[in-house]
Amino acid sequence: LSSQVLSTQPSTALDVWVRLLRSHAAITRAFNRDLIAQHGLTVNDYEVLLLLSRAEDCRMRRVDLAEQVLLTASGITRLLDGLQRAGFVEKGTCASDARVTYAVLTEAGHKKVAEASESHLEAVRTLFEERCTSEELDTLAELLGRLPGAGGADPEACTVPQR
Amino acid sequence: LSSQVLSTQPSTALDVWVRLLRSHAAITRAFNRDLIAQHGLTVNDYEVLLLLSRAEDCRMRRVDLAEQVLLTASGITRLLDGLQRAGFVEKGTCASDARVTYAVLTEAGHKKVAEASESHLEAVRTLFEERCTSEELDTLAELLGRLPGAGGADPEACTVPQR
DNA sequence: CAAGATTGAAATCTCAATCTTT
DNA sequence: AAAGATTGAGATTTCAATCTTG
Repeated sequence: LSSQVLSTQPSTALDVWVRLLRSHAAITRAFNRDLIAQHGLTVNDYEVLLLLSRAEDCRMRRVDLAEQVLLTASGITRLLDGLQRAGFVEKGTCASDARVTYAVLTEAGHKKVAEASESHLEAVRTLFEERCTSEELDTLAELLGRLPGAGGADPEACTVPQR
Repeated sequence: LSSQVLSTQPSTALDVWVRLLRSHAAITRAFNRDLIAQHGLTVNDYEVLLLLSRAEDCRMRRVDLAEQVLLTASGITRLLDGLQRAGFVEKGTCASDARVTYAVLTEAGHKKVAEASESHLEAVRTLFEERCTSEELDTLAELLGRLPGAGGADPEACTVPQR
């Protein structure tokens, strides 16, 4: 019925893409379950709190936060709504440009990232280091870094600064 | 304020995880936008149609489909609801076990995967092959394959069979 | 008009509960 | 009781439209 166009040889690219989809789904689901159960945070919540905790003065513009977490402008607004209601984040204004709103980590927010990091960072390390050697992880990081979405990724600074 | 627990050295594992998150978000968003604009399908819709087109008699149990795409039981029900309304999939019954329902690809469904594959498989190949050599893609596939969610992944058979 | 931020509406997915069949 | 499938309720996210400020 339909043409020969589809009879391409097994494509490694497609295989990579399917595996990326599957591993992301599986890992995200597991981490989400644990983070929500133990700390009431989603993976994205945690990621945002972690970024804030590493930022200058624990504050970031909402636009920049959105770009880092790969959420839309409205996505970040809604995520921050939740973190504000929980008391982990506050709004801050910008003196030089009244359009921009900052997201500022509160004291409670700091405590929360610290708590959550204690179990979560360990879980992340375990999951990956159980399956790959240190060299393999370097390779994986390098290759993933070439894919879209890598812009602005900060290879250093993957720790939570203490106050 | 909070302890030293968090002052761990920059972790490659965390870096890999963040990059996996970001690349997945960026690529999924791009592919979703294109697939929806051009064919009215989400990435998951397409993935399900592709699996069905490769399956024996173009039919699969809903449970198995869910496992392959990493959706919950209810997730697959709802996704298939949409594909059924669009006429790409039909329900099939099982003679030997009245509990199971099959998802069966229709003629229209077959045409749809073929159409969508024409542009989408090319897009997938381009995206990955522009950034990685063939050997690097093999490495990437192998390493991603060790992560959770790889169970049941079929390394071969990544082509669309023609009728 | 651009950029930053927000809101309403809609889509997708999960969890918990339920129903049917084994 | 366990497996397959579905439903209602809720969470997360996106798109389009809107508002404010530069």
